[in-house]
Amino acid sequence: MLEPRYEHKEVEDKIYSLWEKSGYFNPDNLPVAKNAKPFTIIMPPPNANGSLHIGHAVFVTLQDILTRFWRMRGRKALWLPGADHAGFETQVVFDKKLEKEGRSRFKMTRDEAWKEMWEFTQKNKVVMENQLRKLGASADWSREKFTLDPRIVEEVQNTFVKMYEDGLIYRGMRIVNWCSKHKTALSDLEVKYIERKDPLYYIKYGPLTLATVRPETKFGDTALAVNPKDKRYQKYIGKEIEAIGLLGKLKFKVIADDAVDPKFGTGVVKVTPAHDTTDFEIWQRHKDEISGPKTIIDENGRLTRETGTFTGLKVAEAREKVAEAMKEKDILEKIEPEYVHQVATCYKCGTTLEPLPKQQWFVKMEPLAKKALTAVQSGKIKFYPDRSKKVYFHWLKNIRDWNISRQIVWGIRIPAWFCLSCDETKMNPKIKSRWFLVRHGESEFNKEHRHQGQMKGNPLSAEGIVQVQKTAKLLKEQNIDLVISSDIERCEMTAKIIAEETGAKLVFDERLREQSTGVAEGMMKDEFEKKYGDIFSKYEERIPGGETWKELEERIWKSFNEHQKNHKHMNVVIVTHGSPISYILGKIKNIKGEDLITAPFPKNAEVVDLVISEPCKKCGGDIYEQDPDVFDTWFSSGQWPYLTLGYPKGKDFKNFYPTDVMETAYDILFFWVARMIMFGIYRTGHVPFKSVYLHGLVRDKDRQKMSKSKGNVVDPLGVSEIYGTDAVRMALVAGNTAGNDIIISEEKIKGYRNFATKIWNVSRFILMNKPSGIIKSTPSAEDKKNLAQLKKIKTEITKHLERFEFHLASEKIYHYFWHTFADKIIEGAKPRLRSNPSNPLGASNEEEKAAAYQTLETILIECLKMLHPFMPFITEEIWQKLKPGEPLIIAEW
RNA sequence: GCGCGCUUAGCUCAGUGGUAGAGCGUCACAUUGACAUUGUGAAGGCCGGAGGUCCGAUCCCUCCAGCGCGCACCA
Repeated sequence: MLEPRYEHKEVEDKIYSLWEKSGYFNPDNLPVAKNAKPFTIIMPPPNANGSLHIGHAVFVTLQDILTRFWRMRGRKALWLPGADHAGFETQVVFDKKLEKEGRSRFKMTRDEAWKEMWEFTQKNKVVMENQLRKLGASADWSREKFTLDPRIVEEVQNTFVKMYEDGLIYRGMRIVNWCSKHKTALSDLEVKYIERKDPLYYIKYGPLTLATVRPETKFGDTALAVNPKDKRYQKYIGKEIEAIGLLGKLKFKVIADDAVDPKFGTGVVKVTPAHDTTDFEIWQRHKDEISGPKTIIDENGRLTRETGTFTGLKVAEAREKVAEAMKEKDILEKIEPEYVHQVATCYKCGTTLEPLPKQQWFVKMEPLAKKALTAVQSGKIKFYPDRSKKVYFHWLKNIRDWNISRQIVWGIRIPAWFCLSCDETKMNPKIKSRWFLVRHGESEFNKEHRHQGQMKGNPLSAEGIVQVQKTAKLLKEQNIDLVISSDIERCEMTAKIIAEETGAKLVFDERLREQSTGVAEGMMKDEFEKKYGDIFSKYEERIPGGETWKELEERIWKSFNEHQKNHKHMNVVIVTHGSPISYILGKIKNIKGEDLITAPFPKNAEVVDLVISEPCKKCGGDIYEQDPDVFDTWFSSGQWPYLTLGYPKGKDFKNFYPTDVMETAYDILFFWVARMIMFGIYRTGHVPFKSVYLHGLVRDKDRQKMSKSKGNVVDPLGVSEIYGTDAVRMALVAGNTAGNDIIISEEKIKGYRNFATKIWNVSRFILMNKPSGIIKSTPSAEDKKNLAQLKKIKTEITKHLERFEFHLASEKIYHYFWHTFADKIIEGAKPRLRSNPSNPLGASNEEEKAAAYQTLETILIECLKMLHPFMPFITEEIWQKLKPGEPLIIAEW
């Protein structure tokens, strides 16, 4: 007998652990023939940076339906779960978390940030896995993967190296989409264009006038361009014109290029190769005529020293000030105040992106795209809905090279090293020894923003000691032989902690001291600046009582070279100060004079990790540094289907690849699906999956996208708690067609909760009427008709599921169960079950009752099977009462 | 600008070359029954507009409108 009510809260966990204990989520344990056909779905790995939202519940439902359906049909069903480290996304979440705590990633060392993010994602991962279980996911947890599992990382890097060797990956200086808040480049897909109204400025360049929305980039102009066919400007092409600039007279060559639209503005454009993609391309076409990128905006979105009085201004401020200055000089002809245009912004934070020239890694897309196109055109991969093919084709046909370098910490490190002296690239160099340049931890003076120089009485702060201890722990794993340190207190303390932790020998070298800064020592930084100005940016100028930069450079370089020669085969830590580290690196890179001063400066307790390897073929240098960048997350998740199956040698790869279905949301068609197809074909020679099913985005009943700020998010776990997981799953399937958005409301879920109650009560009623003992029975004509109808319904539902028509299948079984089975068949059987003595059929009452029962039970059993993929918990619970023993999960469909 | 969708009952959506369906909502009635988390029934739609193909169009084609989305270097 069943309880009077279905209590999902008591049932769901119990049933899930029954399944887990059965082992049937693992295809190896299924009671099927050895040669049974596999059915494989790789789960789109949720980002390990938060909890599951309703969109995840959609994929869980759909993929679980497929997995359960095909498992019941006798296939070796594998649904392989995983989690994604989600590089940039996670780092953004992490940044926000830090911000709330009053901290910043940009003040942390790389290793420190990495460690915290690792712990953060590991925690989230566990939460997520349990949420997936709550939603009923019948995934094989024994095969679960994380994108940062060592073997996955290794294989991702192998792909990179292979592609590099095959000429599919190159490193180059290109204009990238730079987010000055997150300080990283983004791929073209991560750019969100928004419409904005800005003033359009008409600027006079000598005899010509041109229109621009970005007057502040004027300082980076290297030419003017017109359309070659533009009659108005024929006489200027190839000539140099003189113009009045804000910083004096300028000379620009006028070139002709097709990229210029004669109908826009005045038909003349300024060419700013460093800060505009089109202009960069124009320059590349006219390299021998005009000069190249002149960077006037830095990574913080501020104007550089090239811009005179505008130095340090943010782009937006600079724009207004430059316009004002131009007005004063009478070179601003007019302003169109409300010019509407598209502005590139960061899809995560909305910051206006700066086009900046950067050395980055790119994937050459055309050859990959071509094959990915053919695979779908030839029908090797089918799309559901079919129309999404068109979108896919359109993208592939217009594809541009993919920037895969990210200037963030959280991700898979690019396995490329650069010869420090000539920048030559080497993949996975043979490591002879390692040199770690370590800056001292935070000192008391650092904390107080004082110049410290060589001043005494300036030990590490409490925070500084903690920083150094963390660094020392990391260095311990590196088999350090020797620590060489500056003898200034803050370094001495740092070196002692490191030497103790690593057990390495410790020596001091006074040549590794910080620059002696004379009168500056002990002074507050802003106070000093007021008094002495920017004396620190002069290479050969002497601060009273101190050393010049030049003198520091010579002393440091001599020391470093000597230690290099003497300890070549040792793993060495050099503990020194900010400027010395910056200078050592700068010197190796052949940076000269004043430019050395602006070379990157390490943070407190930061480690610069240098590798000593075979001498470079190009310049003979043997010091290498690994590219600090990490891969775009999609570079690793794009390889997910074969990586999760243990490519290249894994048994699973042989058995389960290519997979059957890739089920995911349509908004990551380009980000993910297209790239999986490209990578799959490239590395394995086969498509990664045979079908792509794309579901829509979940919206509320007013068609609004769900977002936290709107307050209309439906928490799948929350509503499951209230109405039961089965009800939520049904609500997510019904009316959910491929490629279209899904509308969900609490009322809809409630409706399916009612359905669950119906299922429960129907089962309860039937079990209540179970005859005691075995009674021979013959089905009546009515029974036969009903059973025949059942068979027909089942065939239809099977077909629907085979065709990915989840909504039709779910609605059909819902309808049949409630309005045919419950309302008609059971109602019709009631008189027979009551053993009416005046039964005209002539059968004995008991026999008649048994026949009626038998039919109802048969229909119930079949209905439970058909409902199971959609509503796994309640059906299994009833099944256990009806047929104790083998679980419903492997009942034959 | 190019491309892809959508437009069907009050709401949310299915659907088919033979002049329409579901859920929710509304209304009426019933019901101490396995189930009020129920049942029976009703009202409600020139299937966005205009043309075309066809014996016949909500469905196929063309154009138009509104909405949504994607792509795009227009300074």
